Amino acid sequence: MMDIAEVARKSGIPASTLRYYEEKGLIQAAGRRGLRRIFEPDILTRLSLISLGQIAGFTLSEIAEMLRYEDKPRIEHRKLSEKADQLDLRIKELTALRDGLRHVANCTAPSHLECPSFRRLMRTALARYAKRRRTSRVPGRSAI
Amino acid sequence: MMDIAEVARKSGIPASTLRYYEEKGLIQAAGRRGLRRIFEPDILTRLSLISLGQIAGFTLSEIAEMLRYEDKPRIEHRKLSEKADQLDLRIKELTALRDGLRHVANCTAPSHLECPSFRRLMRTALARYAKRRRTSRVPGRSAI
DNA sequence: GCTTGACCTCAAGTTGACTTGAACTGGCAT
DNA sequence: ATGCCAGTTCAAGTCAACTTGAGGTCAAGC
Repeated sequence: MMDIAEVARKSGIPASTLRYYEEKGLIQAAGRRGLRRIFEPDILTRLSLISLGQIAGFTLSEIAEMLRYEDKPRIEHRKLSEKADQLDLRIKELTALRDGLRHVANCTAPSHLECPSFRRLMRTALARYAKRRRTSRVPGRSAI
Repeated sequence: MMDIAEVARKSGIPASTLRYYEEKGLIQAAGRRGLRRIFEPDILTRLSLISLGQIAGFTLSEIAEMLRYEDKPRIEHRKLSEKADQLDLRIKELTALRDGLRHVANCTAPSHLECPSFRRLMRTALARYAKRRRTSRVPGRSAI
């Protein structure tokens, strides 16, 4: 059994965030000692899952749904596959972008605007961005 | 010469955003006809550059600095290289993550928590996340 | 028994990138 | 000359994921 400070220390997640996660239903304290929350050790596994979900690009509420306490905390395979596919697309985009940036960084053309490969990159960028916008881009979730 | 609606249509960027960009110093109208802004055609190139910068993960103020109207609108090569390196790292992370997700999606172990490769992925995730947090994670910029 | 200080609650603030709404203007077609 | 309506301004709202601050509680050490 751990108090919030110990969980914070072991997980690297601030106590304020842990309280926030509890409020959002992402985690639960095993109980209270007076006012103070006490946590079981397996909270750390759950926090790992949450971090993993975040890195994978799920929102906290998606994660909360996946990790509901009521049902089995089983993760839906279809959703994971879907997210893997999205990641794959994103990786391809980022790879193209990285190559483009490197090219521009080393390109000695008088102006990038005249460099054909830069122009191509730019066109792609704009197209992608416009599309993303049309498909209702989630605010607060940036490109990188 | 185009009015704001035409720029919006051609660029895919809403008029409200264009006004916002102007307020932030990212773009300038060539002039006004009455109250109405009029834009030169090369605004579209500039908007492409802005979109490109956003996709690369620069903030609007970083982009504004890179595209200042006063100096030559030349982009600093060092910054681009830096960003390309960051992208490279990010790509490697996402690739690992994608593979992990795919594995879990297809893994038939009774619980992912017992799957060694999943546990390894989780450990990595938590470590990365904790580190990101320590190095003062920028709010509003998510992982994906 | 009293202080200390880690924990608590709840409301409000932060960040970046926009969007929305109300109230206003003015060029162009009738 | 008049009225439409796309354009304007400016303040305020939105979103996600937290953080911060003020004021309160209580277990443990002296």
